[in-house]
Amino acid sequence: MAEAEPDIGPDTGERITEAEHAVMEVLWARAPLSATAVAHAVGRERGWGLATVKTLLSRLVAKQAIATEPEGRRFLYTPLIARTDYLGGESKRLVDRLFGGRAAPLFAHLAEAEALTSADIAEIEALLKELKQ
Amino acid sequence: MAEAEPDIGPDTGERITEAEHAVMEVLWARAPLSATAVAHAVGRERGWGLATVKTLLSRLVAKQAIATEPEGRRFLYTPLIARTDYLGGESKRLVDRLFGGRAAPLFAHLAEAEALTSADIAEIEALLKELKQ
DNA sequence: TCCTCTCGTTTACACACGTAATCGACTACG
DNA sequence: CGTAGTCGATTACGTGTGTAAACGAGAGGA
Repeated sequence: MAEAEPDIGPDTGERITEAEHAVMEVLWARAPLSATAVAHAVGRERGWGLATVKTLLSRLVAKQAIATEPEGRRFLYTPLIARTDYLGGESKRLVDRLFGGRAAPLFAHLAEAEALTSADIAEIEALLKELKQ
Repeated sequence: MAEAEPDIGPDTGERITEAEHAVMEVLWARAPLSATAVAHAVGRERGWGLATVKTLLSRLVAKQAIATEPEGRRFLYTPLIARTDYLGGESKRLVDRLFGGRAAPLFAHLAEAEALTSADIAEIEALLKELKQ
């Protein structure tokens, strides 16, 4: 296990699941939204009902991943955690779990799985150049 | 939902969970092993009892991730899926799910999360050079 | 004012997962 | 030959997750 903070941790809350992540993406894309608006957006992609999306929103609120702000009679939902932080965290988790924290093997496996486009390669080259400075 | 192959797929079976992955790692490292042997190895790292490891082995057999071969009175377990395939698949899943299939953003986030050592960078550079040929 | 619609909250439920005890068959020592 | 140990299989159980219905309070039209 080794889940970093076992006790008090007022900051991040718990991990975001895959279904919750779909909701987060909508919120990251179009800032504060009502539950219905989120449901429309996510429901279209994933085929979820309004009730399902509401549940996911509640769970995200409980996990302190999003905040509610009253707007008239209903609430608007806004992300509390940055997309960058989430993506970086998840990426690091994968690298730690599967590759012992080393990014190079990950990269090698992506290459082997043909998950690298030439555009990717060019971009990564550019990033490397920056990192080396 | 959206599990790549909805119909026939005699090959891979279902997804391997995190706990099961720990068992797989032991099997990948030291080819055919008895349940007890696996339990010793994994139990040491994760603090699991013999019963727990046996359950995981059974589930892996059900998922056709490992095969059993009778050795005298007990069974020896051997991986059916290659470590490379698993790692590549999981990596691709993450890239698809979080980065729309593009590896470059993943790389950028790893860099930002300071998950890249200079050794990683050097290795990746070497890989890039190979890929470009 | 009353009914209906709409929100957010509460409760539900099946299945996956982590973790494990129990069971039935078989072996091997005494 | 019986009894204890070992092995794989079966069953168990709490929690997380995906998916959703039911409920209760407030808003707005009739």
